[in-house]
Amino acid sequence: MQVRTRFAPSPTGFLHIGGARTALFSWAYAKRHQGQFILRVEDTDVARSTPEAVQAILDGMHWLGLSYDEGPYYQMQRMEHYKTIIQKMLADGTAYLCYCSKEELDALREQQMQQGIKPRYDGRWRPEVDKHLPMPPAGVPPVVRFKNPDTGVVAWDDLVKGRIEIANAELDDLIIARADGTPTYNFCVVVDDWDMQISHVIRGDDHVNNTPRQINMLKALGANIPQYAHLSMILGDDGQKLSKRHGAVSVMQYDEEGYLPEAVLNYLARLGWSHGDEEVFSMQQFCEWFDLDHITPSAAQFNTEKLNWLNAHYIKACPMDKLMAETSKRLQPLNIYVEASSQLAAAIQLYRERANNLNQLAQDVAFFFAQPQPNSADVEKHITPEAISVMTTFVAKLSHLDWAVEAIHAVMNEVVTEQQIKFPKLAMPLRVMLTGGAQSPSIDQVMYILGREVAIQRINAYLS
RNA sequence: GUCCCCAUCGUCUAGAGGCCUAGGACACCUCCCUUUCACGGAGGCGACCGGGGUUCGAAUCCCCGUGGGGACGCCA
Repeated sequence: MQVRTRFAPSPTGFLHIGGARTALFSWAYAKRHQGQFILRVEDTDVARSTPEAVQAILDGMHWLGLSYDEGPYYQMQRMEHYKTIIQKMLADGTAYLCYCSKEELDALREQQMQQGIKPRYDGRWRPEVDKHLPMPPAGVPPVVRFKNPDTGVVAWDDLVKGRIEIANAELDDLIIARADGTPTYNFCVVVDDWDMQISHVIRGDDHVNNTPRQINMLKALGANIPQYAHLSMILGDDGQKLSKRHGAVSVMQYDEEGYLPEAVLNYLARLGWSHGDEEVFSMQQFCEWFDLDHITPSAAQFNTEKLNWLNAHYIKACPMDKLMAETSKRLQPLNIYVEASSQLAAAIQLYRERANNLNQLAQDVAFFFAQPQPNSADVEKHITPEAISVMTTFVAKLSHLDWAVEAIHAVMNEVVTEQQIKFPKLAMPLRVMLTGGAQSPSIDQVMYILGREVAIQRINAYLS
């Protein structure tokens, strides 16, 4: 059987981390089985869908590298097709017109809630044999409802959660077309999954409750029933549900915040899915391993610390060209404009080991290209009168030095021996003068990359 | 309220009845390395929600609690 999966976001906001994982899993499942991955934009909510959101989703997918084999399809462009099918259902009796007003329905819901029963449409316009229907009120445009079976159960074997059974008595006759004639979500999904021959529906588990209705409609249409896999939700770092108001951010924000897409992808892959003890793996490896059997049915809490760790790993592994481009881009907000160069490469090489974030990496190497703002506490602690004296001796030896790391290191040792001091007594003030702070990689290497002119100049600034 | 789902270290997870004295990873702690900060290396702390069954044997199967979550729209 041909595997065809789809990612079907509604363009009412950016692509967030939960959607990204759903997309990733759907994508990987298709890849794993040499199938097709389809992107479908569910934009039937005209009031809330925006072109900006469509673009944001496309951008997010692109940044993550989740390419699709078909699409993007837009449901709004398929209107006529939906309407045709609704007419057909009206004709064959699997759907009917309902003239209830919103007010009527609200009242019904409220009454049912008070009685402690599940709020649902009571079927007052549902045609039955020997049932006398009220006269359609004049001037009220009807909605179309699906005539859901009222007995028996709907069941499916969820590929993540196992068998789920729902009594049809729990379901009501959902609206498939609004009073203005536009079809609604549950209906469009069914038609599209059918038309697009989706074999596996992988989606968030907030759709579990829609599944029985969709299966019933699929059956009414004589369509094949796809397999379903419902992914549990991702909670925020604080264990709270992610929402627009709380914690949910665009995947693009991870770019802005200095994360490599490889890290985000790898992190997401391990959030709710596992392959034994494997933690770090490429997307190619992921696509070979990915299966639905090893998806956790319970909700997962997002952990930024672990993402940071993965990001550090991918920064270490990142090709220098890309790292230079990323760093130089992230240096610009600091008003530092540098092209790719051997100096930039050397600086990055020194700092990439200790960075877990691209923005941090840029900040770390910034002092190579612009005068650093000295940390006053470090200055006070390390730039002592004794240190000034040591540095005066040291800087004098720099002008004629063969400018190489080994030579610099040798001259440092020389000064340390002559002055009968411990190495840090030289290294620390030097570090502060050169970098502005007390933390850096080996200061001989830093000084080498900084260059003789700049090094001498920065030291002298403290000696005058 | 009704229906549905979920439950292993702080977090992500391994675990398909004996391989479990419950494994790995992040974080945390200690030590080593050391020129400061990191990287790295070696250790350590740390969990099967509770109660009943089933079984020779349960983290694993069943039931009941408890706790969490989701859904109940002319939203998707």
